[in-house]
Amino acid sequence: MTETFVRPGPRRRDAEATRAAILEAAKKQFALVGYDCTLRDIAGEAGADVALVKRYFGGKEALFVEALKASFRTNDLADWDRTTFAVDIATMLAGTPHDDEARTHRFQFLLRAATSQATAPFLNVLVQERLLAPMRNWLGGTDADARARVLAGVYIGFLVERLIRGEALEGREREVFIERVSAVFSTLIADPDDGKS
Amino acid sequence: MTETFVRPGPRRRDAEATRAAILEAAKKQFALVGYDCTLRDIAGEAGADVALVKRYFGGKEALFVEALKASFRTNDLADWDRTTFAVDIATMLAGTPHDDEARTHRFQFLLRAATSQATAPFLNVLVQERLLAPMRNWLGGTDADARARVLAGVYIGFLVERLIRGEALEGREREVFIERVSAVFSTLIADPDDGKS
DNA sequence: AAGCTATGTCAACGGCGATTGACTTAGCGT
DNA sequence: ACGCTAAGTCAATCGCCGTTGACATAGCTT
Repeated sequence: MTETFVRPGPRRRDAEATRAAILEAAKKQFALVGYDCTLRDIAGEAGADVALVKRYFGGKEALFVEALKASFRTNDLADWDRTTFAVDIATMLAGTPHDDEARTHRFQFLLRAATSQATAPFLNVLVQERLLAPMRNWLGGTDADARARVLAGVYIGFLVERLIRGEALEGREREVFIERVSAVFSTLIADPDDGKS
Repeated sequence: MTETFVRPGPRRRDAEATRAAILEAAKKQFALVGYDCTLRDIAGEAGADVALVKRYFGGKEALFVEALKASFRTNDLADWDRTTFAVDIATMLAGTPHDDEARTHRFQFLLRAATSQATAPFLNVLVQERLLAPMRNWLGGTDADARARVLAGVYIGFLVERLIRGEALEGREREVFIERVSAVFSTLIADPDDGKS
């Protein structure tokens, strides 16, 4: 057993890993609790000390921005299937936020940032690059820009609705919901010029 | 001039008016800044003293709940015209949040409450009563419940989109946006069973 | 006019959390 | 083996904010 385990006990003397752990904890806490979570909680969850937050990130606000950026790295729509997209999304939206923790965390993060004057302008750019641009490419066709806006808006709206609702839809209400929501999405992703001369 | 002006100088010795002023300031601050605004700011804006917040509302949390309730009293869809509804909404959504401060404040309040674990369950009830129920009545027709949910989700989504966008759409992008958004709303408010035997 | 009460003002307290700097020590280079 | 540096720990500080109780006074009642 000369093999060195990377994490046998509490991680010590590994700046990179510590920094990463703090960032990960920050992403989670900022999403779940909001900006007014304590650095002590974040550091605690990361198994680090508060002072290290300052050393590695400079301060709370800088950590927030960094965590916000990091939360947008994943690009989940890349592998969406065009043929089942509408129904898949609608079904997901009929469920609960808990079925989908990772996305929900990122989304709450986005909402918090969107409703904070300090981060809103910054978020605008981020949404452009990380959400609208990929969507525009994925959509293709004419006026892809404007259509991406519409699609993004509707998508966000249903995520909020699901968040507020808190629980899954059931029975006939669920069926009707899925049917109509998928109809909306189907319309939105269709190229309006398809079939024209 | 025996006429008594209600507010000649700083309002004094009028409990009701003071309470109302504090509540009004709270609605604004909670919406703009979030729960972590200071009571001193709220009181300051209301021209009152912090201690009065305790006297009239009991504490910060109680004030928050009261302000949240009060922010949901207005029911703006009551007098929407069914024939122009879709285009009116779409046009409004193509503009900026600043064109529409009152609605924007209420909406930001909703978002904040939705992203806070403490208030989310409470908000759920409120949204049911103040948003979904009126929408359901206004919509009418079959499956009005599920259709109201869908309409609410889409509506919320576009409000978020506008919030993030921050500026008005212009030129061709604006036209396409209004056209497609109003199409979505038109579909949503239509009774699916209309025209059936 | 006197006095009572509701209304408003003020200052202090207590806790909390971000920040900061001094201290400890692991891990590596020499 | 020795020490230097970077990584981690600890405790103190400072400011902020909600809360609280003591105090001042306007305005009504009698």
